[in-house]
Amino acid sequence: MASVPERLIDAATRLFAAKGFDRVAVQEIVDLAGVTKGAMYHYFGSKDDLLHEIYGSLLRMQTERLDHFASGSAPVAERLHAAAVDVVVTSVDNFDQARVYFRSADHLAEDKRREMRAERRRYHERFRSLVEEGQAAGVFRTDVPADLTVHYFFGTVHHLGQWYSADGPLSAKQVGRHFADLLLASLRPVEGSS
Amino acid sequence: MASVPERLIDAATRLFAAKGFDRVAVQEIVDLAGVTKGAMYHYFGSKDDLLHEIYGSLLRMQTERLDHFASGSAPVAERLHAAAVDVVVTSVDNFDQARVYFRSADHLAEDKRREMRAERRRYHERFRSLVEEGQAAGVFRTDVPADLTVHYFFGTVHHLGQWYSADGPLSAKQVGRHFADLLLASLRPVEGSS
Amino acid sequence: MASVPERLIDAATRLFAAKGFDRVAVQEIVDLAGVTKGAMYHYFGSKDDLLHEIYGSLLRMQTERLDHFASGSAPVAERLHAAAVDVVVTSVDNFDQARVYFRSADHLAEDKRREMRAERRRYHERFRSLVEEGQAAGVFRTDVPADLTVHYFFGTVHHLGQWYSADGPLSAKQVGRHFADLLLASLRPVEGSS
Amino acid sequence: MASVPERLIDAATRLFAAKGFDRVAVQEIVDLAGVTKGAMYHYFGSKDDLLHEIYGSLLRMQTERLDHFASGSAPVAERLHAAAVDVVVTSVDNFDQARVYFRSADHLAEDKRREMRAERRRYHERFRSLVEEGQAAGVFRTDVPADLTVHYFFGTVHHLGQWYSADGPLSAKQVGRHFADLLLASLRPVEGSS
DNA sequence: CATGAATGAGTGTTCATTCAT
DNA sequence: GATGAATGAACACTCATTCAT
Repeated sequence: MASVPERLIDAATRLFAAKGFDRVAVQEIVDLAGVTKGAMYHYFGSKDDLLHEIYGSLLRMQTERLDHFASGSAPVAERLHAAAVDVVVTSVDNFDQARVYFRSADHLAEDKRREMRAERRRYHERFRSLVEEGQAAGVFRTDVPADLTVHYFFGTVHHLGQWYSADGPLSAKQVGRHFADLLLASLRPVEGSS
Repeated sequence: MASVPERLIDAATRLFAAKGFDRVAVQEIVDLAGVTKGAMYHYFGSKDDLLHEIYGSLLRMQTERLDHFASGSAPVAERLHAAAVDVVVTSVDNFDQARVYFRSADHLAEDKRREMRAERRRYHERFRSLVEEGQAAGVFRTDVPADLTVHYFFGTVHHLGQWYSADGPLSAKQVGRHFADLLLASLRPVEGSS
Repeated sequence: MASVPERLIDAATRLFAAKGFDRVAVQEIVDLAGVTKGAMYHYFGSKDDLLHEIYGSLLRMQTERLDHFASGSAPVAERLHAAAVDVVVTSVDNFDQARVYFRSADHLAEDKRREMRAERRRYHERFRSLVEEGQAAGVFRTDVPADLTVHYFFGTVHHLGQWYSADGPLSAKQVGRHFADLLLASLRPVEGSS
Repeated sequence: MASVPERLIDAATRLFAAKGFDRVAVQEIVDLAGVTKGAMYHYFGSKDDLLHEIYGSLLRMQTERLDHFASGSAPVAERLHAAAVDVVVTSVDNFDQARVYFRSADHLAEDKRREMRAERRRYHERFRSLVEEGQAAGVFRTDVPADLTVHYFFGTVHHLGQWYSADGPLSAKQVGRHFADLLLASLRPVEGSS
């Protein structure tokens, strides 16, 4: 059986994903984890801490993977495509974590929110630099700010939790590929512009 | 001075947008609106009702506008482009309403949630039929399901509330145009495929 | 159609009987009566007033009838029997009123409660004097205080509302006769005592 | 000092008896018990639960005692007499509990009300079977349905709370004996009937 | 390490009553 | 006579957190 902190994180992830942070009582979490409240407060300083932990671990993982994909030697379009597919796939593979991440970001206390925002900005900037690299290389259009393109794509990823279902017709990888295809297609230089 | 129900809706919209439904006390709403709790419950059956009202009015407005844009006589690509710009612009023009809409949809009680979901599905389907029309006309690619394209774009729109600021460098219309450009570009038929 | 005050009394009687005074909102009463709150407060000073009215009218009616039965010229046992039957029958005929009377007596405000208690005491004493008359005449036992006999019998009557149903096998008159029979039987002088 | 749940039950019993369930605020109960609301809700799921507990414990006790008295080997008239005295005495000994029982039965939530009604029916039926036993043995009259006799007597017992006072001239046992005497006298076979 | 009793501030909601119209 | 918007105090209940054991 998993350790107490792990069981707590798992329980919290499931519940936060299903009902949203504010709708989950600490009592529910410890009940689902099969421990007592005292135990929870032994390992975690607060309910916020649980959210922070869940929130951070996915973000860290995706940042690492983005770094990996971005730093390859393939052409930039291929690297961006691979990174785009990957963020969709890992978001689906960790669906509950991702849903928590997508819907409960604002519920963190001020200090932790700042920390998370910084982390997210790093992720955003890493992604953006890939787009800018492509623009500099002349393979991506330049008439749309790279920044906006990143927001454009990440809205899509964030929205996954509101409609994607593993029972649906498409696998995570298929969805990821389609989205990456759409992204890359939208970045093709516009004909007739310099 | 606006009527009591209007003041309540305004206050609730501002607060729900800023802090999320669950973080706003009814007392805060009535204080901001300058009325008493009793007055609020005279006009609205519950806190949920306020959310439902806010939620519904933007959705109805956007549905009407989408119908208007979709039913024009211009080429389908132009109609889709105009509709895409419009949904961004109206989301920004009613930024607080949109933020409420984007982040608090799941907080409605079961019956109202069903109602809203049906309304949202209608909107989604109307948008999708535009994409399908373009696919049938041969001007949009067919290798990505129309459904997925709609999710793709609406994620983007939903995400606006998380980063857009009126104080930033781009106007709502500029952002809308860029996003519509990206959408249309991503839908161009793929070279070398039938 | 009945007058507004009558409709209000009827509605209040039905609702108080069914749910108890404290569980009925003034709004429910006026809705059932088909009038507005303002109208109610025009005719009645308070919700308490409605209860007082309902409460009092049955008590006055039963007091009058008791006076009538008690003051006849028949033997005292017959008069007591008739009075006992009558209080059962009128309680059943005005079942809702009686239930209000039985269960909501304590909910009156202090001044009206005193008034009602005085009225009830008069009723009680009138009944008791019948018993005492029989005791003096040697037809009723004297080893049980008349007072206690009256409490004994009125508990029975008050309790009607908790089990009697018009759909049951016995008519009000049948129940009344059985109860009066039991009362009279219990009052027969004990053999071997003076 | 008594345990927290005990103190809460005691306080609730006193207050419910004095003012009726709906007129007692949870805050009053916890104040009287010297604990906080949180503590109350730690031990009892709701205000209803308190009522249920109070209500049930007297009923259980009286049911047990009735079983004891009914199952003796004395003549049925003596057993019924003893049971009748006992229910009066225990109702007076637990006067507050009994008053709660008598006046607030209808305030329970649906599920608990059903449960209590079943328990009360068992009690009623146990008592009735004593009457029927006497009828079968030829010592009690048969012209009045046993069922009705039970309602007759229990109305009397329920009514105790509305007039009995320990400061009055009669002890509980004296009242019980008088009432039992009246009951037994009323059950004597009618002269001249078979 | 872990318990679970206890806290206390806060929640959404109800409702008898008033009063300007 | 009658309306219904508005009041404001009260209500039952929740919950993250603490702490003696």
